[in-house]
Order: sequence, then structure tokens, then C-alpha cells
Amino acid sequence: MVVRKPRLGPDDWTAAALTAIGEHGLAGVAVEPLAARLGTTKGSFYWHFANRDALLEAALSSWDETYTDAILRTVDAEPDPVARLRALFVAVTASERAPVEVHLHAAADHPAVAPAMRRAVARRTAYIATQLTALGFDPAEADRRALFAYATYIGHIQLVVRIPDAVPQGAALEAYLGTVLAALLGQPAANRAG
Amino acid sequence: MVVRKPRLGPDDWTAAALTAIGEHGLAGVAVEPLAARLGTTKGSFYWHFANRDALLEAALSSWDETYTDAILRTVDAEPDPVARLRALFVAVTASERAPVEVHLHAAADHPAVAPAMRRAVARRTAYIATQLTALGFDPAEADRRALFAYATYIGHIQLVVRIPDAVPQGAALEAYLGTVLAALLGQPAANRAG
DNA sequence: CCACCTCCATACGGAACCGTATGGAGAGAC
DNA sequence: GTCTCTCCATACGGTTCCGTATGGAGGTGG
Repeated sequence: MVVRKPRLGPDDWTAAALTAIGEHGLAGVAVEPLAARLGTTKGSFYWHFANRDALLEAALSSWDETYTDAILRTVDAEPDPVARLRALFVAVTASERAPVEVHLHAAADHPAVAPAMRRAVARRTAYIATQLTALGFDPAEADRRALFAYATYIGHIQLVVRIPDAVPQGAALEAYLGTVLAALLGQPAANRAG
Repeated sequence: MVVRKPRLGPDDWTAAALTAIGEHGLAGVAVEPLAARLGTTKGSFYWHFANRDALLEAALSSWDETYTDAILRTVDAEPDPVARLRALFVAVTASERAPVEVHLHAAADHPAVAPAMRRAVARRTAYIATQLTALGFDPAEADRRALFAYATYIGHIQLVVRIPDAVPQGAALEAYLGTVLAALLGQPAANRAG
């Protein structure tokens, strides 16, 4: 049994860093533990990166592309605004994106993370607002509801990651998302007696 | 000028710990920095507490009372369900509670914090659901909308703390909360052309 | 006034990291 | 084969924190 020792490039470290963020948050981006997991030593890391912050920057840049650009490109292929919003909801809730998103938001006080978060919020809410405007909401109301939707999204993934027991699953989750989407679109409530 | 050296009790450490959580999260609850801030040394701390975790437990217990019990007691004095929900919204958004809430949620993977978070979510969503049921929603829909409201709350304070630029202020914030509350109550949207 | 009890200061050892220095090991150029 | 450049291993010093040990200051009861 030969122990392979493939040489590593910066991308290997960046990917490992993103994985670590999903598992242990920013604190997981620690050089020595990452080296151990990659089966190498700090010597390798400090060859490819100046320091820990440089690795963080690289990981955040990769996050930008994967977690915002790619999703919005995919969703935008849907035919109409409601379909796009629904696809967006499904894409961002029913996935393993949540841990990375949650941990990064939780680290937005870090000077390297804050700008990435601001970029993401701006781009995402702008996209939602565009869809709502296309649906007939006036611009100010569209902005409000876009922020509303985004806050709900943030809270949702937060609960999914931190307190999974609080979030329904399966059919109940479907019903829940139905209620949420209808409310965001300004449709009146159905299941109400009084 | 006499430098007073008042002797400290456990409560002083607990209060300092909660303050530190609001400022730097769980990582802020570190014995030596807290000692420095209190103008004393670790010797004092390890007299009053067995270890760092014991301090955390004490701080969380204090949090339970201040950040859930007290608020719900106050709000429940309002005359009707809508007034109670509105008062709840105002109470939890327009305050300096946010940092502690956000940082604690961000630390819900810690074994001592997780139960406290579960307790808080359960109690708070149950209270909201009770109000919604009183307004005529059937129980399942009330639960869905209670979770919806709570997710929105979590996301909101998260944004307020992490990315304040994304949240409107003043009159715009009022309008925003109006939209949110109306949507949660299942009222149809007004500012819509199509 | 002295013995005791509560509280705190100081010093120490240990763990987990970051970052630096330095000496190679391996592979391609020629 | 040997030179060189890329990449990695090892060892070291520095920082920040946890937890322990121990002695002593200062008020309090007898």
C-alpha cells in the first residue's frame, strides 16, 4: 500500500478552508489543524500563502462565486418572477449551503469577512427586489419586502444550523415555505377563521 | 484620590460575562481579560467559580430571565393579541438586546448554550403562536407563522448587528416593520400595482 | 489581640495556535 | 548526472488563554 503524497496547490488549501468554515466557523481556519487534515505541515501552507488572512481572503473570494453568483445565474433561467423566487427559496433552503452561510455571517465582525457579507446582501436583496418590482410592487415596497425575505432567509438557515429541532421537515416544511412565500408576495392568509 | 477596591461577588463576574458576550461573543468570556477589566486577577475568579464553564452557565441563566421571561411578562400586559405582537416587535428590535442575542445564537453549538437556545425558541414561538391562534388562525397555521415571525426576528437582529448598513432607520424602519407585521398577520399587500 | 475565614495576588505549568528559519527531497532542464 | 526551482518537514520562539498552587491581606468573632 503506497502512501500517495500529491503536492498541494493554493486551491487545495482554499477548499479545505471553506469546508472548515462550514464545520467549525472561522475558528476552524487554523493553519496547523488544516495541515494535519491535508496530511501535510505548516511548511506547505506558508509556501503558498503569506499568512492566515491571505487564506481567508482566498476562501471568501471562492465563496462569492459559489454561493451568490452561481445561484443567481441558475435561478435567473426560470421563466417568470414568481418561479424565480420559488426556485431561489428551494435552492437556498434545501441544501448544505447553510452551515457556511451561517458561520460566515457569524464572523462578519472580522475585517476581511465584513465586505464579503455586505456585497452578498446587496446583490441578493437587489435581485429579489427586481423580481418584486416586476410583479408590480412599487420600488420602495419592493425594497422592504426584499429585505424582509432576506431576513427571513438568514433566520431560517440560522435555525436550521443552530436549532434544527425548531424547523419542520418534509411536508410540514413545504407547507411552511408556502405560507412564507405567499406572505412575502402580499397574498392574504387563507387558514384564518376570524 | 483613593483607588477603591470593592470585593467582588459571583454576580459581578456574571454581569461582566454577559457584557462581554454582547461585545465579543462567547470568546469574550475569557477569564484573564475579564479579570483585567474588573481590575482584579484570576485568583478572584477561581475563588467564585469552578471554571469557565460555570461562569457561562450562570450568565446563561441570567440571560433566560432578562431576555425572555421579563420581555414576555411586559408584553403580555397589552390588551389584545395584535397590540401584544406589535409591542413585542418594538421591544425586541429597537434595543441593545441584539448583540447578546446574536452572539449567543452564533454559539449554539456549545453544549452549554444549546439548551438555553432551545428553551428560548420554544417559549418565544409558543407565545407568538398563542397570539395568532387568538386571532383566528388554526393551530397549524399559527405555528407556521410563529416560526416565520421568529425566523424574521433572528435574521433582522443578525443584520442589525452584522451588517447595519443593510437595515433602514427612522421612518423607513417604521414602514418596514409595518410591512412585516401586516404580512405576518396575513393581510393583503397594499402598494402593488399589478 | 489573635485566630480564623474570606477573598485576592502572584507564580507556575500546559495547551493550542501563529509565524519564521532553515535544511532538505523530487522533478524537470540541459 | 548535476543544477535549479518548487515544494515540504522540522524545529524554534512568541502569544494568549486555562487551570492549579500557595501565600498573604483584611475584616470579624471570641
